[in-house]
Amino acid sequence: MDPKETRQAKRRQPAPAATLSPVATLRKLIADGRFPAGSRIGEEAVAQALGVSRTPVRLAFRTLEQEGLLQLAGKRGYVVREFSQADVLCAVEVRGALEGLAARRLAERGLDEAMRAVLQACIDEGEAVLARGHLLASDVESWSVINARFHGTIVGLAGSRVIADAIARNNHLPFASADSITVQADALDAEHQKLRFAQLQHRLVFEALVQRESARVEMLMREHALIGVRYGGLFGLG
Amino acid sequence: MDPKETRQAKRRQPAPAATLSPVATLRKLIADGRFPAGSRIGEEAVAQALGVSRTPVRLAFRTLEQEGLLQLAGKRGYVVREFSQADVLCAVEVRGALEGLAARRLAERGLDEAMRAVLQACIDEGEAVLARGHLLASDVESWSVINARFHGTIVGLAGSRVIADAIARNNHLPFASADSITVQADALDAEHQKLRFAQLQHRLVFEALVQRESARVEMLMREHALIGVRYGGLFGLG
DNA sequence: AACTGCAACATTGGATCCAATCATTCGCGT
DNA sequence: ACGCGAATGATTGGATCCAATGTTGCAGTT
Repeated sequence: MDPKETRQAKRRQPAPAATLSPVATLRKLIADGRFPAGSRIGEEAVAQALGVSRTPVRLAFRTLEQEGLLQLAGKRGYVVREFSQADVLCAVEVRGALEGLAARRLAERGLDEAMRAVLQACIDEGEAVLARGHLLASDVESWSVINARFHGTIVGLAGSRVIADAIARNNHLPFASADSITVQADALDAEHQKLRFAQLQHRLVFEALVQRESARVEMLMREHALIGVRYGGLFGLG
Repeated sequence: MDPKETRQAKRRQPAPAATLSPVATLRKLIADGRFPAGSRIGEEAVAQALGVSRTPVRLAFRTLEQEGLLQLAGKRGYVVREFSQADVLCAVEVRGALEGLAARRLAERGLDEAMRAVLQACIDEGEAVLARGHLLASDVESWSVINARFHGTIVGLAGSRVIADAIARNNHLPFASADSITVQADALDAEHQKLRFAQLQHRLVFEALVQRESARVEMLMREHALIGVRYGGLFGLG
């Protein structure tokens, strides 16, 4: 047998759907509990799970270490970082602080007509989703997309890659991003109340931006970040 | 010749002093302008510069990409990120926002005797350095170390790895960390005035922490972050 | 029975090789 | 002469191999 054929034969099979980046795939596997928090995570095990060799896994580990999902344990590889309830709250507060900073900068620079239109569209679409008076599961998804666009637009319009990157890095923590409102599917009524409140906060933020009330919009944004972690009791949630 | 010997012979020479991590070395090379901002940076070139193979360089690129020093250009490798004056200011504002958050949390939790002692030591040592009435170059270095300890202590005592990590990531931008006060060696007198003001701000922060004035300490901390970038004109600097 | 030293093993880090892809350039046709 | 296409070169991404190091298990001794 030719050595080259041997080499070919030893090639790994391509994974069924290898279209996703190893980093994203591994993030998903961790989020799904396939690699539980607090446990060691080995290169070979992940490589087999992803159907690739160790090299891309090591690169992915580097990225995930920087993102904070993995932390290196001595010289003996990585462990999956575990997050307490307090960590979740801190990550949300960090997001509030950074998005507040972005909103303040935007207010100080002022919004032109196009900027106002984009944000107004987010608010109108959000209003439309919530207008029925009750929620469907698909409505929650729709509102989440609109919400993400509202937040992302403000951060983008603030015009600072440094701030945007800092927010993006914080959002890599799965529970920290603005679109993780942790919906409980069995309490759509309470969720509806919460989203109505969020929608109201969006309106206030928008008006403060337009009026260039920079200090106020910063505080509104910081408070708004907390809606997912501190407002539950008001609406009969967890 | 034995194939193994051939392989051995082709081994790269170990770099003169390879004790430093590739990431740190590359960071330093970039900071020194060895790889200028805005230019493409190739794996092979860096590998030769560091005296290692491409594999650790690729790992280092991953880390530096997450840190924001490199950004990938299309699918064709990385370019060294360039930072404008506005970026520097934003990075400092981000640090102020995050350190302010940390200080507020610490104030709300309260300081025990040991915590107060550590911070008091920083202030006393800082006072000692500045007491002479004029600065030596070595004094600037000493004060920088004390300053870093003061800031690091507050962040550490805030007790949140999420916040500490966010600050650490932001500080990876070379000009953003608290100890980059950008001293101009030819204006030691003006620097002395600035450091005296910084020292005063440290005292105010400390007192506010002890008094558990959380909102005040947050604002003091945010303002204090700006001393390196916005206070220059007050003391006849840049 | 507990402790220590050694050996086998497991796992990570680094180097090299191969494949794929993008850019450039050369050649050919109009 | 100019434009388009193919070939070639450069560069990154992935896979495999080798070295180094830490861990674990076993045996022997006190």
